[in-house]
Amino acid sequence: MTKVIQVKPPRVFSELKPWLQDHYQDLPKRLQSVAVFAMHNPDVIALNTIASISDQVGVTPSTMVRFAKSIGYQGFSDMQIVFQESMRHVPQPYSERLNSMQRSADREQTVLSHFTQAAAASISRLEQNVDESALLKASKQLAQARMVYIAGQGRAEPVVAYLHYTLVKLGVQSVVLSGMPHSMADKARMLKTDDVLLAISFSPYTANTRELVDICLLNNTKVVALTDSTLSPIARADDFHLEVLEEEVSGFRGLSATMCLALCLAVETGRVRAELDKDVK
Amino acid sequence: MTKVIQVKPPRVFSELKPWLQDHYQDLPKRLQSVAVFAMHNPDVIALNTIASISDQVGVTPSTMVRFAKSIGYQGFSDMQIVFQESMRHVPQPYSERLNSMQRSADREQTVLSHFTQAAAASISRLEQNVDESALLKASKQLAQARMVYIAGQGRAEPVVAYLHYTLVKLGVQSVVLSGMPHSMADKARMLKTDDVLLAISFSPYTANTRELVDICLLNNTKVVALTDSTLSPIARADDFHLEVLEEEVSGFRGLSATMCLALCLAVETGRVRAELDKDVK
DNA sequence: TTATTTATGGAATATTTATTTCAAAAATAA
DNA sequence: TTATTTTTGAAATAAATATTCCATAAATAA
Repeated sequence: MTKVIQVKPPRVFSELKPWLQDHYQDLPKRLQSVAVFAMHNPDVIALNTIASISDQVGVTPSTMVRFAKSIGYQGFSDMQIVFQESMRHVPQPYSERLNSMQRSADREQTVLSHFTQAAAASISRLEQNVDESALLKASKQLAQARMVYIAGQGRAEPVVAYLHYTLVKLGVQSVVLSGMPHSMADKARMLKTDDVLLAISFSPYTANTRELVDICLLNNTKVVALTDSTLSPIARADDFHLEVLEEEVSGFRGLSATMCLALCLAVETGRVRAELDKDVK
Repeated sequence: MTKVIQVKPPRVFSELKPWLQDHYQDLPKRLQSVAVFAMHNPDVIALNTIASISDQVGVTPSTMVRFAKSIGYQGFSDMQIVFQESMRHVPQPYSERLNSMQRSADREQTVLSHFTQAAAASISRLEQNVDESALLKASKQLAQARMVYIAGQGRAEPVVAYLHYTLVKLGVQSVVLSGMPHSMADKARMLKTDDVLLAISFSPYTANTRELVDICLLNNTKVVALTDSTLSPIARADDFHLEVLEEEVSGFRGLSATMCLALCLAVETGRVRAELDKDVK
């Protein structure tokens, strides 16, 4: 029979680490090898098959299973889950992070904290992922426009309103297209070659905004797009598009990171515009 | 037979992303779903089984295999390797983290980082300072309303739009007052005793919103206020008001924390409303 | 409309992967 | 030393997972 049967094995990687430190000495030789390898290469444990891992460690698959069981896991696969979960958060805080936070914080979480966590995560990701040069190029494009036409519906509407408000305050001429009762074709006709369309659209992408962008692209009108995915139909490789993805909480996506990016875009546009105006004098 | 057979599928994740951008439009509907999901949740593709993933996407396992093959991979497993490899090196827990810190320290701050930091700080403060019970009381108030009238101008307008959008989606009846061309007194007259005014206002406080709140208070109409200071003229001790203060960057105030609070308020209202509706049955 | 192609889901199948078993090798105790 | 326990590897088995195939549905073209 097996020696030690742990009743409650560590369910998170951060607890597994000290456990191994404590019990390392008592483990048989081969299991010690596995322990050392696992602490040094957690990603391998998370991503490879038992055969591949045991090969790298220099033991047999059975030993891997025994190792897991000696800690108290049901088997190798059960242990592997802990390693996998530990990876999920590290690169980017996706939804799984929220789940684990929920679990760890014993229900005492306030209603608000779910949303602030998601917002903070979204903003952090925005900071890491945004293409700074795309932001600058987009700002330049907007700053050079004779008039900025802003379009967006549904969840994008607040963003439209905010961009419009801020751009106007900064002395950048802009109008909101969404509210007007014209057909998309009519709207597109309003845009002259030295105008720019600023389109905001999130999944599920509304047909109107999409159509508007399509027409503008056909007419060679410049388009700056703000969307939640490069796969969005309004994102085109040859245009200026900015991407921002909001973390969701039980199905709801906020606008915290989006608003942050919008402000940044507007302010930068205002700055470039001010420079241009100065040169003219 | 399958349509496009890619001879050389992207072997690294960073190449796969633009590939999907280019071909997204041409993909069948289900394959598009998979593409969007994969770009939004690369960790899930990397770590889960085909059954679990297809379940999350809402397609069949066959579709996952087809998706991989349409890109040119031998099958799902072949594609999964690319996702897994993209995770492997990303999580360098300590050494890499220090490096990136160092990098950001000596390199000049990006334009965006000023704003993300301000946003993050605002959200963090919101989490710490918000009166949870006030949030719950306000939600209850809104949920019980026959109709929610939302008012706010200027910088508050995006918040109005967002609250309106979200409340409607959640089945809470609401209308936006700001856009209407009536006098404040006329607007106030619209509100019956079982209605609630949801007023959003930030410094400098617009006279209109202030006036509206005053009239409603005189008429004993319930008011829920969202503002940036307890000193705000629309905040009254006997009413339900929520406070959120945005950090400013060279004179500009964002809306990240405000939007977070707005979403929270709306969702909580929707939740309470759903409970009330259930009880009625 | 009808014919033809393309896309999709479900089930059967093949493959991979983990687990168990058992005999033999080490290690330990008497 | 021998007896006993523990550890280990190899092969057999069980479980899971991915892939293929086919009938049908949907979309498109004639």
